[in-house]
Amino acid sequence: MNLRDVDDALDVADEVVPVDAPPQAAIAPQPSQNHSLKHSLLGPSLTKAGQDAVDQKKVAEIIYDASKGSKFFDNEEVKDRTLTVKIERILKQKAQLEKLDLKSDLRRADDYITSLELSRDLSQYVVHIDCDAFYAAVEEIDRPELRNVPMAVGQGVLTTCNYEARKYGCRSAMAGFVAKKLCPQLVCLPLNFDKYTAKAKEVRAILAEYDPRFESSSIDEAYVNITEYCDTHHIDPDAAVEQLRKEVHEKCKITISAGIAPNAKLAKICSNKNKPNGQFRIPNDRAAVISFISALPVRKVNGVGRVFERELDAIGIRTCGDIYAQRAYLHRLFGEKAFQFLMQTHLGLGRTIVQPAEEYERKSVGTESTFRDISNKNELREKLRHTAEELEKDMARVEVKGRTLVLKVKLHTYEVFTRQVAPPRAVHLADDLYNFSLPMLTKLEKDMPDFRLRLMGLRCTHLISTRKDKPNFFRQRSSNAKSADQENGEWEVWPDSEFEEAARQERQQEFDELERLSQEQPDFDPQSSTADWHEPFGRYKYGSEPNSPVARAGHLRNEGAANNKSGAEQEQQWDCPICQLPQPANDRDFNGHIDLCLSRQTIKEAVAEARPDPLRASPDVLSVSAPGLPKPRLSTKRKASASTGVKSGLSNTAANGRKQKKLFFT
DNA sequence: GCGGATCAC
DNA sequence: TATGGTGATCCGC
Repeated sequence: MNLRDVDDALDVADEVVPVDAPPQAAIAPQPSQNHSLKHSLLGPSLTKAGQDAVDQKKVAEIIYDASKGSKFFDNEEVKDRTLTVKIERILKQKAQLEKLDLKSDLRRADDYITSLELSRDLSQYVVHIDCDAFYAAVEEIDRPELRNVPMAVGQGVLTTCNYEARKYGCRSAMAGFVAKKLCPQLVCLPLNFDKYTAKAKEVRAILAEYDPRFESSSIDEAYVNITEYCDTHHIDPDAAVEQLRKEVHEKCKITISAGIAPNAKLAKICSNKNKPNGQFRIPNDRAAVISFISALPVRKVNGVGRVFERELDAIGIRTCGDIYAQRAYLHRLFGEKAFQFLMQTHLGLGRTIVQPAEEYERKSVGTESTFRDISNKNELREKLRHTAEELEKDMARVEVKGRTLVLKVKLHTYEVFTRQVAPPRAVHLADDLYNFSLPMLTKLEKDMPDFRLRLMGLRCTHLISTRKDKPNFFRQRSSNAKSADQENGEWEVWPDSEFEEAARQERQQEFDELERLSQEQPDFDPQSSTADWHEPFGRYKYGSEPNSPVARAGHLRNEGAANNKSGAEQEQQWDCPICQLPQPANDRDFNGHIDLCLSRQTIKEAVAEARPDPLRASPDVLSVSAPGLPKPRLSTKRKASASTGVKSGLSNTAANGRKQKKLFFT
């Protein structure tokens, strides 16, 4: 189901919402019926995983009525209005662009497509595993009588619900009282993280049989590369995954859904295809990939949320196939990152690397909490104090200090503000956290006319390790983590710091020295002066690509790190993916070289030869092997795992001992 | 570098 | 009666 379908479903002879009204106008009462707002209120899980059995129109009306009049609702209306205005601006901008000569934009897009196509890797079998209604399923093991009644886990806000409850339109992230309106007999259970964690551990033990380097992306999701398993066991991917799912079902008593595809992005989409308790495969075949992706609504792709969906819809992009026709506009309308992301999405490309979550690096740690509205100054200080103490605990747990401190507040109106400060020294103790954030709070207090808060949070970024002892891989992990995600080994979203730190032991002294320096010079940046920041053990880093392959960022819409600037880059060289020759290791020069490389005659011929005939209905018939072109060199690690693409991920290739700028799609 | 916004789970 | 918490990253300034 795409946005259009939803709008059709919601079509009830509405008044038209004026698009040119300023956001502030939303404070005034709105027409009772508003397509996009209702769509928004339906929640994010609607279009990701289909809820086709439910009467969406009715559900939308109930949610709308239940929410109407609340401050939450008012704020949603403001956001909806703001987005409508923004989309108007995009449309105007596009109309302007249509008058211009976009030949160079078009060529740029086509050249990029060609370079992407040249690097396509179809050698891997990547599986995405997704446990069906995980928390609810675990609860049902202990209480089978709940299996056939609508049930949800989580009280204030539903964390998940079983399929029985979904028939009524209930879903995760929905407010409890709204869910009860949809389904009065809904049973709500409290969260029991220990139970889910234990079950997740059972499941991951099975995944490890198929791929010891599988990657958990959350407590109930994982990526497994079964290429090698299929090879050594002489089994095809479908059968291997059938077997894996059967094994999980029998041993763990829960069902899982799986997607099998040549890369992680497609696998993730596939796992939703036959949910629950099913699997779906896209063969490792370009034509199959293209035919699958072409008809796929963009909303199904990780990284396209409700906002981007509406923006794309406005310029005529609803499916991934629609992207191609708009390729000349994307860069100017949405920026470089979104352009690359959309081009890669259109071609069905994604990362083929699967690696343990431990190998990703934490960049911030924070805590926040919601409470009844508070405006009293002393009470607010108490809240800040409490928040600081909570953060100290968290920072002790992951053994870091922060060089930047961020205060977040949410007003009673649901408006969010953040303020940050760089204390003269790295901080982690509650006293420091409190003292350095208090001025930010008091200033906000002073500046805001009606400073009533419903939420307060503190976060530290620019982290510095405080670990002093020798790393020990077998050390007992701390068990007092606040959430299951942080508590458990291979399933956790974020690596335990000792794992990261183990890999950094050789930098410890350097760390200490840098920290000392940072305390003397607040602006000093350890990362920009550390010669070889990554991989003392030759491990790979592919930029920051944490839990989810497609960057979990609104505007990122891309995978991997954009700002993976290491000081090491300056002395390093990167290999050009086209000509294979080493190039200066900085983004500008490197990209410049790639442009040059791409514009060479051989490439031009390839482009001309491979470029789809614009008059043809299906533009996606690029020949993979362009004659006369060198094949991109692929890493042989884990069977040509590699990566290509044009994202600037930096990895340390142990073989040649120098940094290689890898191109990858992740 | 900062603050707002978006996205995922 | 009343709509979460944690973390990442992008964009515009």
